[in-house]
Amino acid sequence: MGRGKIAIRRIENSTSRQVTFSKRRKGLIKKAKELAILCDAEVGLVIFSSTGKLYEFASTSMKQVFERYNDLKEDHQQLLNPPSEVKFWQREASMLRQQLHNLQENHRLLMGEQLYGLNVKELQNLENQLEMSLRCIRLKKEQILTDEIQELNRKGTMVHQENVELYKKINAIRQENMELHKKAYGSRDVNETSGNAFIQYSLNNGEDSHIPVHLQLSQPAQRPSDTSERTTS
Amino acid sequence: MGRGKIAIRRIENSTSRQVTFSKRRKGLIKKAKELAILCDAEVGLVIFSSTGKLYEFASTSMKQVFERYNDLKEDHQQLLNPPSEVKFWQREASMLRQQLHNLQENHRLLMGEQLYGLNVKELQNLENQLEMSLRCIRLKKEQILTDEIQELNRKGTMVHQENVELYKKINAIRQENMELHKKAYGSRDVNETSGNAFIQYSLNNGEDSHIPVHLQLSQPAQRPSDTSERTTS
DNA sequence: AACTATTGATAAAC
DNA sequence: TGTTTATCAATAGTT
Repeated sequence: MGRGKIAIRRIENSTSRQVTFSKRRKGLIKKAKELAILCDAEVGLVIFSSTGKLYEFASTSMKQVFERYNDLKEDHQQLLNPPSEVKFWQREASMLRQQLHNLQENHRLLMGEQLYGLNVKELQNLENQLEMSLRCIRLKKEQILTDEIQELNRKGTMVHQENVELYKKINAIRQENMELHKKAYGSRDVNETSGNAFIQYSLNNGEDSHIPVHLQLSQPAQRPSDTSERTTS
Repeated sequence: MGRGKIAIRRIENSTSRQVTFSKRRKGLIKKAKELAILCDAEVGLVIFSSTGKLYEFASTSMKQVFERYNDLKEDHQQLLNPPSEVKFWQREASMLRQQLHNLQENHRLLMGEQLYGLNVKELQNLENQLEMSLRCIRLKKEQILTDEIQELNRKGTMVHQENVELYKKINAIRQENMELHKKAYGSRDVNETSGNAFIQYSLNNGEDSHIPVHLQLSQPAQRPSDTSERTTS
């Protein structure tokens, strides 16, 4: 239910993931409230963001919900039994530590460190993986740069077209001006000098239409609007 | 969002309330699941119907959600009264989880995934890192291969020298044999045929001493000992 | 954060 | 409860 449907899997883009989290969290809490009110239910909802921040809703109170939950699930009493709880968390920590360790190991390999235990085949696999990563990264980078270039081209073209239009208008007005001048004074030299000069300037600019755009592309820091504004003003 | 909109207040008709509860409960749990998956969040949802029936969803486990909740809200200590040891391990686990999360994020980048939020500068840094890693890995691989080649060369040379020695011995014995033959029978043809053939074979092998070694290097799977054993036996 | 095109959820009816 | 359909709500992508 949005501009397009999305697959239900972890959103890779972290910005968009956070935005979606905000929106959907709000929606979820709203619906939890509505269910509690409409259907006279007791609802408890706890949400931890991936950064560890806590959001919650409870139609009564979280404490009540937890207690009621624990009352119903009597097997959870053992959980409240301190010794086993300590064990549980120790196991949890141990498991996490192991995962962390494995990932660190892998990470080092990807960073090209600690390669001593590897055989040629393993090194080859690692090399292939890194080459694939590099391809992805370069593709992404190129795409960003290409997009930027296209955007600059578009802007440059737009600004240039605007310029062309402006020159046309100026010429038209000049022409009109000259006609008026002729009628008013009937002289020739005014016609020949300022009129010719103006048409040439306009044509010159028309022929060079692509040059400023390409110059801007090789220097992305310089905004095309800057130059065009200077030219037109 | 249905045939008509409804006010958010307790549905008086108990049948319709029951129906709505079923539908909305299903929807709420679905959305809770989606939030957890899409946004990498930990979600716990407890629903008691007005008749007291329990429905629940937890992205990890309700136990974990409760513990994490209580960990964050320390004023709830009285509720479960966890000994300090439990709290210690909970904090430990929480810290490890966070570290793991960060490392996973980094790992994805190194694998060329999840590049959407990055700008060109960040992509460039990543690219440089991966290139450096590749250099290290290729260096290591080359070193291993070089070592292997040297080792093979060494073995090849050794085996070949052994061969040369053996041929010398064989020739010596042959010579002795021939002398004995001469003394015993005084014939020529035996001397000329088998004696000449033998010396030639030996010389041939001596001149090509470097060739088999190099062949072995380009085919590391084939052990030099195999060929030499076949030759000598 | 605001906007809107689109999808998704669901109220009503069966 | 399941299915269908008309309608409203949520939200994905965009600005």
